[in-house]
This record gives sequence, structure tokens and C-alpha cells, in this order.
Amino acid sequence: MTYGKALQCLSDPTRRLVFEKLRAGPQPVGVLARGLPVSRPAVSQHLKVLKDAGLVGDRSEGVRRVYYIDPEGLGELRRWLDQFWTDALESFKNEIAANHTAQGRKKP
Amino acid sequence: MTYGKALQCLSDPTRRLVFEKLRAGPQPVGVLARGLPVSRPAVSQHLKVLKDAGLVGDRSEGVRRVYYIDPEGLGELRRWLDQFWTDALESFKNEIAANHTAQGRKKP
DNA sequence: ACTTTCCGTTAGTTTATACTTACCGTAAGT
DNA sequence: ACTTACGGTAAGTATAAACTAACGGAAAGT
Repeated sequence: MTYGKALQCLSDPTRRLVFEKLRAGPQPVGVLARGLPVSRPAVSQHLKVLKDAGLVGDRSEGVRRVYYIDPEGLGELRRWLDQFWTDALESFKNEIAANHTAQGRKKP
Repeated sequence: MTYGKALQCLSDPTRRLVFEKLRAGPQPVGVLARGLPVSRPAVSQHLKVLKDAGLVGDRSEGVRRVYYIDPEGLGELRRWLDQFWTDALESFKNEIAANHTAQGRKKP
């Protein structure tokens, strides 16, 4: 049920900006905050939420703390979405079929 | 940029419940609301948001309105996540390597 | 025509959360 | 030891959004 936290986590636009910035590779907080429309403490809070959702990990490197994307949470989200995907396609086929027969049975 | 709306949409637990209920196939609002911990108007509002995000579609069937999963929005979300997935894996490999060298250079 | 059923919409309230400012701890340089 | 850079935490505020209750409107049966 971790995908719930991951989804809620990625629902925030600013948090997505931080997360997408990490695609370029591991980066310290200051670099991540640079260029974002919010303050550095805000970025720290976002990173805490991201870490709590299993989407990022962190490593201490001297005086600075480097964050990186954790494939764990992302994988769980992907699996959930994939399972959803197949069911959705099948459901959609049934929908098309039902629509057909429904149109046919309408006011005979 | 529609995946943003889809993510924000799926961040709500109740909305996910409604959405997951649709995996069983197209269903009218009353059936969807049955068993959920919220009122029927709440479900209607959730369905509106889901539809606005391109995650569901609806069809009028007599006096009732049948909702179904729309693969459109789900596909866009999946593509975004997939693109993310590949980048994240590569970034993670770099992270491992960086961690190795960092550990090696630590306080020689 | 009247009633019933099903559903969307509005108004209003309450709760959650994203943000800033200020403060404190920690690691490295001088 | 002192200073500086970096970053997490606390307190407080403001905005968003999820929910209920009440209303309105359309389709089908009697």
C-alpha cells in the first residue's frame, strides 16, 4: 500500500520539480533548491516527504547531504500502474462492446 | 503536462477507491457509491475530477450514468513514469559508483 | 400529469498541507 | 577555538480541497 504515499507525494508540483531534478543524478540540497521558486527549508521538507515515501534516498557527503532517486518506491508505483493498465484495457474493451449492444437495445 | 492532473487526482484515497472499483468494469454512480465511506454527491464530485483528468469517461444509459476507465490519461501517466524509470535506474547506478569512490576517499 | 429514481451542483465548513521566518546542530577551513 | 557553509527542525500562517446537507433537473414507470 506504499503506492498511496508515493502518489500523494508526487501530487505536489513543487515536489515533482525536486524529484525530476534528481533525474540528472544525485545532488545536494542547496543545488536542488537553486532555481526553484521556494525557499531551501521548503525543499528540505519536500525531500523528507519524498524519502518517507521511499522515492528518494540520501547519503552524507562531508557537510552536505546528497539525495538520489530510490528505485524502490518508484517500482512499486510502476507495478501498481501496470496491473491497472491491463485491467483498464480489458474493461475498456467491454465498455466498447456494452456500448454497442446498449445502442442496439435502445428503444426497440 | 496532463500527468500532473492525473497524479493529483489519484493522490486522494477515496478517489483511488472509486477508480479501483472501476477495474471491475463500467458502473453507474449509485453502484460505485455503495460501500464507500462517503456520500453519493462526494462520489459525483470525485468522478468529475477523474473525468477532468482524463482518467475516466462516462456514458448516459437511461436515467443512470455509467462511468468507465479511460486508458488515455492512464497511458500518459504510464509513459511519464516509464521515462522516469529508465533515468532513475541509470542515476542509481551512478549513485552506487559515486558511493564506492566516496567511501574510498573518506579520511585517508 | 404525478411520482419516483438517479444524479449533478451549490453553499458552507472543516481539515490538511505547503510555505516562510527564525533557530540550532554539525562538519570543515583558518 | 572561531568562523563559515550547509541543512534539518519548529512555529505560525494561508491556501486548497474533501465532505455533508440541501436543492434542482432529467428520464422512466404508473
